[in-house]
Amino acid sequence: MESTRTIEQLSALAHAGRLSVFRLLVRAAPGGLPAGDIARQVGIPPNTLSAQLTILNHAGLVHHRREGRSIIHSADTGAMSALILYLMDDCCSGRPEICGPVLKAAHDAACC
Amino acid sequence: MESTRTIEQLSALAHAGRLSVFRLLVRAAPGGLPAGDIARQVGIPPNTLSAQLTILNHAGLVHHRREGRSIIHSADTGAMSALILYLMDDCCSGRPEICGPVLKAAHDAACC
DNA sequence: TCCATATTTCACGTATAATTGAAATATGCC
DNA sequence: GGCATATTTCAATTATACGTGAAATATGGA
Repeated sequence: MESTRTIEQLSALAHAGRLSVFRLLVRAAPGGLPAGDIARQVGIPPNTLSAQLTILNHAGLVHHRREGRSIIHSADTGAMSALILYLMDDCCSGRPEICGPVLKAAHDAACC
Repeated sequence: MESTRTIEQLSALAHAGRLSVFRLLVRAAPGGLPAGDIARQVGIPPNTLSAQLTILNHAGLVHHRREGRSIIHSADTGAMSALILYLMDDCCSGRPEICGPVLKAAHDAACC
């Protein structure tokens, strides 16, 4: 049970700016976006954004690669699945009243 | 999209002590546990625990009621479902590669 | 009423996180 | 090489979170 990583990920997402950035990157998955575009779309100064991306990256939720002059940041969708699954497993251990409604709602939604 | 509450909840869970407390209370749901028992089981001093329970309570993840001399704290399983569902909905919008694996793993597990 | 138990609240010190101007680094193009 | 663009790193400040001793509150029982 590596809860350190989980806490790091929850903590990374528990910030209005970073959650916006992450949501944007999920929508842009799997390609990702250059830092400048993210900064412009979310409305954060470049150096502030850089610090926030470092935190998301260190938590394993975002990766980056250089492409020409830009650095492209992209969401790690697998890490996000794993985080959600950890929360569900954690909560489901003997407690189906939590994950039951989640599965039901997910089925009703068109997403899967 | 009430992201303030979501951030508050993620933030409340993004702390080793509080996550332990919450997990304990989920296992003890729906009855809950008196503060003293929680403090003993998690190994936190009573006043520190009280502060952490206040944070979980303010985030809507834990409720409490008085019962005799004790105050019984209990996890709000519905709030936890809603949080997980928000994360999935948020991520699933156009991105089934996140919620797909979650649903699959949840089905394979015995929990639901 | 007085006391013991259960828990919280307060006040304060310390630690960690967030933000940002300025400087540094990396790349591509001329 | 020299310059513009894209982004990060550094250094310093400010804000927020954390933990805890001591005091306060609430309850039940003698």
